[in-house]
Amino acid sequence: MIRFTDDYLLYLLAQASSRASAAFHKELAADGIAVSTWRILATLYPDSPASIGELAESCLAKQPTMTRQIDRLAAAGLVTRNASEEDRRKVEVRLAPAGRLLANRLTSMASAHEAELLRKYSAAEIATLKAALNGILTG
Amino acid sequence: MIRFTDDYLLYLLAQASSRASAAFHKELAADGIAVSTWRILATLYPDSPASIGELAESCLAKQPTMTRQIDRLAAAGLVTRNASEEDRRKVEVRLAPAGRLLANRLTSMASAHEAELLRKYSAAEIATLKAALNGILTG
DNA sequence: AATGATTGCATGAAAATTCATTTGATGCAA
DNA sequence: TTGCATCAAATGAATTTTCATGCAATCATT
Repeated sequence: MIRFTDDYLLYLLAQASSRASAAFHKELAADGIAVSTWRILATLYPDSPASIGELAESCLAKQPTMTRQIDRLAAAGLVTRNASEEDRRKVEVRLAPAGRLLANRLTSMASAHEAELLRKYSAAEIATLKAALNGILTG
Repeated sequence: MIRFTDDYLLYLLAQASSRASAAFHKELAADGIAVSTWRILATLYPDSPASIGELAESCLAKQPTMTRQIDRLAAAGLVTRNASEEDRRKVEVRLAPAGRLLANRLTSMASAHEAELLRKYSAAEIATLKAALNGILTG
């Protein structure tokens, strides 16, 4: 049966992204960690502060969603939130020690999972894929 | 500033997927069409019935979410929902005439958007990208 | 065919996300 | 400076999604 989506690149991209992440997301769930939490920690790790807006874009969420997620992570002691020096409209979010510790563990797991996923491909294939994806991002 | 995500393939994939779709999703929003609605119609178009579970997987949603989305689309007259002949646990969802008409228009828009997006790439590059993504899906 | 396990979908309650709007800080032009 | 537009984040209300669970149909084993 012919489906429109069979040959639609954006569908392919979304499916590939979802399925490639599925196994790791399951590991996170087993650890009681939400995907949104993982994305925030990964964005800030190892020591890159970011504003609410930057985090929202990096984590594929809307700004009000991110405000509330940071509420939760700050309450849990995983991140700190301070007014930016240069522009006091902005909030500077950073990893707190507990957050950095957790992020360190999760990024190790993520790297292991990524290595496993990529084992089937040659370095050249991976480079080609990354270049193409980067082209989409910058193009 | 070094970020973990800078060299993490799954992050790259998720970002590429999101950004590549952003422009088209904006067109949908201007038309008052939810992305979830679009995904369902695209999956069923032109004439491929699917079960609730199949739709959930195809549209990257959980099963209870899909049940409720189909509730809405059926109420809006865009799809029909009937018990499957072969297995009466399953629900067979099909495009209703109004849904097929809408899907026809939206898939045209999607194809135009895709063509625009791919104009910068050679056929060989596109083939390589699709092959890599398909490799992720099947591998 | 009867029993027990599994599968597919529906649903109530809870949680997360988003929209629309507000508040406060900056930048800019007159 | 004053006034006005813009920008970043917060927030109330509404929507959407999800979890946990229930129910009915099917399958597998005997």
